[in-house]
Amino acid sequence: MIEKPASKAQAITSEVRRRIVDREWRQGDRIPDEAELAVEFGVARATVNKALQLLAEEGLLDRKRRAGTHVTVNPARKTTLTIPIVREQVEGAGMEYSHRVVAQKLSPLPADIAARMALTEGAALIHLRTVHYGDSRPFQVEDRWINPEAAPGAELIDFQRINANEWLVRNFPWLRNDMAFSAENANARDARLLETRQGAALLVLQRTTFNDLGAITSVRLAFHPGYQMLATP
Amino acid sequence: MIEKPASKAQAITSEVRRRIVDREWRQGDRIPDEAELAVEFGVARATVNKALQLLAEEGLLDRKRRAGTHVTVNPARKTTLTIPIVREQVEGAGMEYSHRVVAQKLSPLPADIAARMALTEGAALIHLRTVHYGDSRPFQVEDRWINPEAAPGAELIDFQRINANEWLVRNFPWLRNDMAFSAENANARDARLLETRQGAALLVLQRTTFNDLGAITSVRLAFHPGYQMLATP
DNA sequence: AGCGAAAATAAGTTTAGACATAGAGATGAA
DNA sequence: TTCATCTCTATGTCTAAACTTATTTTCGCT
Repeated sequence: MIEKPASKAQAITSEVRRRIVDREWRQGDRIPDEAELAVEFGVARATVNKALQLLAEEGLLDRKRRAGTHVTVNPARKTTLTIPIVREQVEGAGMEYSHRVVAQKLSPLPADIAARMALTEGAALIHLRTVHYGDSRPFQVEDRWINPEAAPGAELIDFQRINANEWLVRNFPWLRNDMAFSAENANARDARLLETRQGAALLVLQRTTFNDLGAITSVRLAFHPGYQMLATP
Repeated sequence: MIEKPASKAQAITSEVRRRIVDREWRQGDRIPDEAELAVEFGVARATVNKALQLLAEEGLLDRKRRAGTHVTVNPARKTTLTIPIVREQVEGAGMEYSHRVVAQKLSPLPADIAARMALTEGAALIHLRTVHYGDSRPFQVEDRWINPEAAPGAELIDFQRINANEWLVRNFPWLRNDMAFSAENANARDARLLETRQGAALLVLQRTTFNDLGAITSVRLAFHPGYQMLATP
């Protein structure tokens, strides 16, 4: 069953990828230039350009003006990770979603979070601690700081009723975000909220988002033990 | 200091992004169609198309034929993760890279890895265990299975001399890869190889790559405790 | 040989115009 | 009403041609 190429550009991407995978074009080789390929495939140069740019973004090709297009020697591969909305993630797994706000109050910003958000230590931010459940089993604990300067109106929201992430994402699109994955041993609070043992290895996602007014929010998401985050192929 | 837009399409992407972030165009709103924007910005429609496609890939816009372009309501945001070559990562941090192959032999494939690689349990694959060091401190332990069917020649390589990942990446470009992040408590072997305590939380990256001959390799990379994987902004 | 200026080249971008196609909305039959 | 069909529109894609720009190569001068 051969899948039909969605477009000429797609077909060319596939064919070029095939030539690389089948080692007709080896790592480091210079491949024919756009004009030649356009003739070979019987399309306009712009179409070849689009196809090759795709592969360059993927990291399979290196392109430089005048120097031509080369097959990347040491492809440091890129993958796109989709950070799903918790609710959609839980419901997508066929479970019923619910969440519980453990704490919501104005608190002075601790130094480490302040650094991440590029704000001054001790500033008054909204501090939220939430547990997200799938079928009443803890799925994720969320520890979030919200900057009311960049997200006006946040003081007035009852996040027990509206999921903080969804409210923010709907009302304050961001320009830039920092993100880091790490593994942490569950501390006493994590363990209690996730109903697991202290010391269990947790996948932790730390994320800070910014708009033109500065940092909007910084959040630490700790997933239940055994959770796997899959990269979209 | 205003940064100059690299191209007209870039400039349009920025401007549209600004309008979304500044909430001139709200979540769910339908934005003017390509033809109108082309007139507004004084460019060809193809240029607007390119700009909006970029934002659609980013997840900020939803585009449908006939229905027009809408600002995404619940943007499930995407980030690109660059999986670096260990050596480059270590050297990029200003440390000296070295690696040690702890074991290299043909072994029968265990069931869990067989499932990941879509191969039959018990098949004879090359099994490698390697520790990667930065300035002689353990950086990462690698547990790898290589399929000689998809990567012919692998049986003959001495991976003490050549880093397995680099050899594979240079010689067997892949078509598809599965990738998953998780957190695991260090087992006895992890602890010994990483020179840490048993039970320490480790960030684990599990990756399997395929070419047209099937699975090339499946690898479990366990990073030293405290390691953070950053998403490129 | 060494160096700097000039020429050449391959990719990058844009344009106007054309046709394709998904899919929302209108229309009409049952 | 409900369902199937038609129509129309906004996006998707492609083309040929032109111009731009980074970089390499060449060439001429010292």
